[in-house]
Amino acid sequence: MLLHVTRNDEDPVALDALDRVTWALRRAELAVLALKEQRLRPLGMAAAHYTLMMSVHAEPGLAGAELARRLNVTPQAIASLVTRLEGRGLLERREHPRHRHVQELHLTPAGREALRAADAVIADVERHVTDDLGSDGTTELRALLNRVAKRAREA
Amino acid sequence: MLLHVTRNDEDPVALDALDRVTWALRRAELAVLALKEQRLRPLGMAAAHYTLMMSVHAEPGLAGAELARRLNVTPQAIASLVTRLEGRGLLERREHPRHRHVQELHLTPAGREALRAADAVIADVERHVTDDLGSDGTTELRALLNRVAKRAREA
DNA sequence: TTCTAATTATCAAGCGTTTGACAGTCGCCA
DNA sequence: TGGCGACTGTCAAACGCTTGATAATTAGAA
Repeated sequence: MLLHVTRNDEDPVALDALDRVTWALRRAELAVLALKEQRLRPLGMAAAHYTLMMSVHAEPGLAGAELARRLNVTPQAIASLVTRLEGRGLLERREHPRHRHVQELHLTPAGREALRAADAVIADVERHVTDDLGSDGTTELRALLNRVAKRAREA
Repeated sequence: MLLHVTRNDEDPVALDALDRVTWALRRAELAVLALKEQRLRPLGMAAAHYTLMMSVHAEPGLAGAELARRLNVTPQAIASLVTRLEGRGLLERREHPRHRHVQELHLTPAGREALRAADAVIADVERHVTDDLGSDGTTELRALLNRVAKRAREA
């Protein structure tokens, strides 16, 4: 009986759940992502396109499967995006020199130009946010976020 | 001619794009979300379910449309989740006292119990992350994230 | 060499979400 | 009292991603 009482002892779920850091993290990411999508829309580009192209730009010749791992999505999702971007002439698939079955991903000149325009928008969003934080706050925030990511990944 | 040169002047897209704060924000959120999903899976609950139920718990009687706005999704997405959770007996729709067409959302006792179990998991993840940051780092991070969210939302 | 294991890419099906459109309901104001 | 506007909830279709399964190709071991 005593056990039953303690069990049902009006133990409401903590309401401070929305004060948690991971909740604030979600809210911030959602807000930033929404802003990026909004600013990218006039360029006819989605945030996912920008992310993919920037990744390919940083590491030319990347394979689809490897790219999928880095972006935390499935290879099919990558293939879908690549097919679309290839259709627009922004991206191209080349045959891997050693592995004939593998295809390297490269940006076309048009793709580089589109990426440049998109990156200007993203850089502007970044500036808008960091302006409010100041130089110290920005570096502090980046360091804290990196620690969070590392900690969560090695859990 | 000079203009043309400056235009094509090998102006590669900045490679420090992955050093940006908003990039670190994305990585951190992705890692934390993945960890939450992984820990929540054994309970048969997705992160979206937890988020919805916690929102309803914090503000009982919330309408679907209002909930959709807070979570940055469409009303249909909410309706889909609600229907499922209602089918499991965790959530119930009640008729709004004044607006007959509107339906209030409330947790059932079973829903409260499921939420309690899920929240224990989430709180554990939160603890795992904040342990590494320390008390000061945690409050600092939360403050910075809230400023970022506010800044991005009022852009 | 031959065979196994690992990796890549792709196809088909299912699920969840968004987009677009529509009907029901209430508040407000002429 | 009647009508306009805003909001809520729902249906249908399209889109994007995931899951599951299969074929192609290469590296390494027996």
